[in-house]
Amino acid sequence: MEHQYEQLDEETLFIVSQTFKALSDPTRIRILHLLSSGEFSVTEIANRLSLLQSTVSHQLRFLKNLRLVKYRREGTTLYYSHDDEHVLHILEQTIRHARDH
Amino acid sequence: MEHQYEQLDEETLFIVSQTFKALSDPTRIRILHLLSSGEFSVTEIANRLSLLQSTVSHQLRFLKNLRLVKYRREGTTLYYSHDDEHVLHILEQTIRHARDH
DNA sequence: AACTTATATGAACATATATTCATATATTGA
DNA sequence: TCAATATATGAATATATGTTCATATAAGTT
Repeated sequence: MEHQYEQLDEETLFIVSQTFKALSDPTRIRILHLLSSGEFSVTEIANRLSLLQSTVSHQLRFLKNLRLVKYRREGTTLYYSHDDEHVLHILEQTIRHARDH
Repeated sequence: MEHQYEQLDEETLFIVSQTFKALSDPTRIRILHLLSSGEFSVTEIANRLSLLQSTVSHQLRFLKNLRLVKYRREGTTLYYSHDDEHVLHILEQTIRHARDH
């Protein structure tokens, strides 16, 4: 499956690298993978993954900035869910690929 | 496209994060993207991308360790090419996705 | 208003990473 | 063997990043 080589402009390069950077950290991968199965509050995520609330909150902010997750509020609780089907698809694809080894 | 949540084991998590880490750096992205169009020597890559030979060599070693690239020798020249269709596919897919913005 | 629960934030720290410079290694040809 | 060319390597440096701790903010309840 060859194709035409096309120079990468600065902006595309930035977006692409940022996207993959989001997926390059084990903690963020675990969070995104969990969110692929539904929505969870910050505390739930922390408990399920055995992480500090602060760690989860920091990483969720990171993912939120890249619009990979979103949240809805219910009282004091924020329920996070994924917000980028494409990126999630790539992640799950790669997880399956990695497991075949 | 929902699916069953399945805990990620340590090894899978490591492979997945390493794979995405490879794709998270602008220089490596540019190298891989160039290699998606054919094979090039280290010097050619450096010239085309305006990088130091040393930088390219370091990054190629990184990519080689993850088996994302391979090379063949011709005299003193090493011609590098990509060696992972799946990862390259993901990269090109994400580049196209990023350009739609 | 005071208290509780949930989440966010900022500083500090340790660690990881990319690039550069200088130099080493390897292959070819004279 | 010596020179030339291509590539690899290691140390040094600057920067980026992830986690932790302490604390702040925000919403709900009494």
